[in-house]
Amino acid sequence: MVTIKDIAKKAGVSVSTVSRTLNNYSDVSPQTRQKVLQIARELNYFPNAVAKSLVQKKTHTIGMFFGNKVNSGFDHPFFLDVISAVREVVGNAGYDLLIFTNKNKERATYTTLCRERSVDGVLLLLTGEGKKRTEQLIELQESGIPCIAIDIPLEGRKCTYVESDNYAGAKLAMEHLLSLGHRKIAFIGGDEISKTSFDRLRGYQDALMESRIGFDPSLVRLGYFSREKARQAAAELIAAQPQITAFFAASDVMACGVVEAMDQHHLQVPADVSVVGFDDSKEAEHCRPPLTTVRQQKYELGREAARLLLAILEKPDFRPKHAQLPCALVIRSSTCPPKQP
Amino acid sequence: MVTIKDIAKKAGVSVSTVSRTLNNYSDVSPQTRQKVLQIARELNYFPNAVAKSLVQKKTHTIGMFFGNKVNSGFDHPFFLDVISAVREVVGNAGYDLLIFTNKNKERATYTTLCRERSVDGVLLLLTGEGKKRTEQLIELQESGIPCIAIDIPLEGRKCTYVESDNYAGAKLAMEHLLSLGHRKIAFIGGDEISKTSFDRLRGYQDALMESRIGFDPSLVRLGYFSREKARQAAAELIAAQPQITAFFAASDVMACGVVEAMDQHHLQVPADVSVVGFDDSKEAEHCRPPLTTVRQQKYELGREAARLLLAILEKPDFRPKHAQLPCALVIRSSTCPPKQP
DNA sequence: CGATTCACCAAAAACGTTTTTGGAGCCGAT
DNA sequence: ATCGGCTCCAAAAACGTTTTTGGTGAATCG
Repeated sequence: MVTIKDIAKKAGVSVSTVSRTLNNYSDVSPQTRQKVLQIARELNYFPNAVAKSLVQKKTHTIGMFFGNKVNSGFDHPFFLDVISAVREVVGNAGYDLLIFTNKNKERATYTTLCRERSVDGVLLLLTGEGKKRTEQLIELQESGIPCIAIDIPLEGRKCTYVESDNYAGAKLAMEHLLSLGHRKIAFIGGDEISKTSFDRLRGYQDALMESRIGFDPSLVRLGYFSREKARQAAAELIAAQPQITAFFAASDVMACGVVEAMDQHHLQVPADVSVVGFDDSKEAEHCRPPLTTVRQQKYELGREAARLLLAILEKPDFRPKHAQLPCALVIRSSTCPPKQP
Repeated sequence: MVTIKDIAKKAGVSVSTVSRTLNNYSDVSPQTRQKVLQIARELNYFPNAVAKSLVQKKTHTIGMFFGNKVNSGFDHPFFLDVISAVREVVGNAGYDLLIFTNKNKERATYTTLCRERSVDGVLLLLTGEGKKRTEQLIELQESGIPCIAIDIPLEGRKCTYVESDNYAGAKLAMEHLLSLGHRKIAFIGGDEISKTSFDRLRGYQDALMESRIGFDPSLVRLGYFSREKARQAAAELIAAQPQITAFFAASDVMACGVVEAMDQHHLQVPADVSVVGFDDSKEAEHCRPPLTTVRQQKYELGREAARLLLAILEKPDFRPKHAQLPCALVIRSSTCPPKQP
């Protein structure tokens, strides 16, 4: 490995001079600059980023955490969009991406891992994890490490989150169903803990209240973002209350589960039962029938997250404010007016 | 940041002693070990990986390069499977993943980027890039940096590649079509340069020769792994030679293009024309009709790549040998016997 | 002409570790 | 008693940079 010392020796100058020329500082004459630059090129020199990081305390690296389900942790429905967006904006700003995967650290937390690796900032895209993580999230939030989460409400001095306007999105879906004439609309929710789930449920609820139909808790079940669990929940609901004419599921994979349940009950979608999903993921497009759903701007979510992070990093007194992106209704073939009885 | 020095001071020992206890060396008495360990915990100490890397010349980091098409470089059809697999095996072995995204380095090559960052090894998953890259690949191959490529034939002291057995896979597809009774089978190839494309073409060719039908170059067009280009090529072929009863496309996205072309020519798939793809990607499953295709073991490809890399890293005299994984035919609804004229 | 500034550079400290070197103290064997 | 070999530890070197400090000689200013 050719170092700054080798250049210094060959050029007959000190290492500090080499460093200053290589970093385009003043305080070095054109002649020596020339010579040093030429020798650096001859020796095919490139700086050692590790050494540089050690003294500068800046690694030009953005850390990322993803969920860690066994056998594949990259299964978040937004993974591809988010990482593509992040790569784009972070790359243009001169950063690389460090994906935390090392599993040989038992006692590690998000915070200690970030500190160990000295990442400049960190992005979180987690799937629904247990309660154990919440302590870790709080620790991270208070650590002072620049941090942006997606869909998880963190807020601190150097820390915030981005999400879709899930409440408004859910209302869009409900307004669509209501305007088609549906009155008995079931809801397959996510879980009990995530803000995402909570907001979508609120949207469902409020839309019903505002339309003067009223909210009926017996029409609500949780599907835990799982196709199978949603299928089961929908099967139970439709068996218990055959008057249901529409389902609104809080994710597309769950909506697919609902469609499956209807199939098994020999009900046609949308002729007998309408179904609306959420996310506009690939599943929505490829489902039979293609799903009417609420589109989230997944790529923009990632882009906004990355931009916020960079702002925190590069503007010393930037006060991060959480961002909410609008959703849009995408009408496909899984919804139509209810049959007249 | 709490350092080894702080611990040393508080414990009344030297930094070297702290280092030795923290790294479980011998040469330290049970009493001092106790004390140091306790103080380390009290101070909430964790080692600085950057400093460690500098002296040990080992970063416990695996670099990854992906294609860099504008606006999304993670569009390789195997991206998700490969990165999931890599994460799994590399993470269990105690490594993190560095994804090179920094675009502020004009003169950089794969090799210099790896050296700058001091990654321990590197994985390549590139989409078809121009010729300019080949020099860079050769440089990397000869650099001595541990390196595994996917689908690109690199071989060196610390460097090799993994791929599917594309030749055998293509033959599987052809044997299927031939056994159904097809005789006039067109081929939509990839490009002129990649080994992948070449091997699949050979498989197509040899299958025809062995069946004594013979190879007819006028039945071959390139689609450059693009749906649109493949659609166009197929349209031209079927217009020029309406006797064609089947298409074999060297990728699923291209096969989708072929199906589209048939649609536009008012030909039914598979009733009028059979279509076979390659890869078994999502597109194959979701195409109308679902595609008969040749499955690649995408996850295993990534796993094998990661395993090979780790072997190079951890066994000093491991001589890497390139790996070839078998393909399997997946029969869906895009193939059937040809109409009897 | 003396004092001040300026352009240029070398030397050394610093970053937080690991690794090497060497040495003090003790025990047992000669 | 002396030597050799332990066990335990401190001191210092090393990793490859950047940054701080300080200094020399020449030019400028009063």
